[in-house]
Amino acid sequence: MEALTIHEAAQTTGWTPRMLRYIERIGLIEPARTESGYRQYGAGELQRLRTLRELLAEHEIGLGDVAFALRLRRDEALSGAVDSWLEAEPQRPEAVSADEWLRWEQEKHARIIAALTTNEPMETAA
Amino acid sequence: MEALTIHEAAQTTGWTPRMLRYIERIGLIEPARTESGYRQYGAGELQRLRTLRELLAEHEIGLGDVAFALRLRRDEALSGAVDSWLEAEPQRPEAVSADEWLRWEQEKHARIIAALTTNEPMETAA
DNA sequence: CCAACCTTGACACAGCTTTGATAAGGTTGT
DNA sequence: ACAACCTTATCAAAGCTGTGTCAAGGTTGG
Repeated sequence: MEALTIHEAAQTTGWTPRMLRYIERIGLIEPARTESGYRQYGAGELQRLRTLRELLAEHEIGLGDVAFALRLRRDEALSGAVDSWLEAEPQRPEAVSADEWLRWEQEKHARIIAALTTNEPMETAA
Repeated sequence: MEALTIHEAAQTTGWTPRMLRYIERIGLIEPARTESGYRQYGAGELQRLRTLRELLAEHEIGLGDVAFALRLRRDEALSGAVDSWLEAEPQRPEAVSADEWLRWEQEKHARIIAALTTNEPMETAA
């Protein structure tokens, strides 16, 4: 059939056998195995190995980045947490007039000390 | 309307000033600046800095991972390319329940459509 | 039964990431 | 005016990534 060994798959895809094992280890492409444990690369895996090279080359990303994207896709708790962190708009202090600012500056140290001594975690995000 | 300097923000969030600059450099949290260039951390940014710490701690990810997720979110061409590569994944998540799998399949189609409508269609590589 | 594959594991090394420390210089409050 | 901040830039060290190579041993096919 059309299952290639690791060296053959490496030759036809441009990776090295070493890198095919690495790619498998980080969860990106996990080929089937024979009874005795030999990796078998099928047509689909060869295709994915080639497009993986293109993906990395065209977008300046690394294997670890793709692995993280895969992890995001598989772990909904993770992707939800990351997404909600990213979605929180970075609300900046709006530009303020000079004397308002001055008043704030005069009180800020007291405010910091208050925040530190009360040690109150403001968990409620707006 | 609150804004702390970098050292104050570091104290209240548990980061170091060095790390706040690094977090800014990788695009995660970019505080406003005063006229003379001082960073101003507002309440929203302080909150995000704290939740960022939680995010990293609870999910065993790094700042680089969050930065990549942000890049995915901002670069539709990139996220489309990564998503379609991941879509072609041959192995199925057997560890999830049937309706989780179904929901995933449904979301997958939505993601593909979103990627295709915001970008050029991907050609079939040969 | 032997050559030529395959397996895992380990050592190694360049380069990048993450983080700290320090320097040279500008800003600000008192 | 001076202390105590801030800025950027640079050097440095620890750790991770990506990759090669080698060793010890199992599998396969003529």
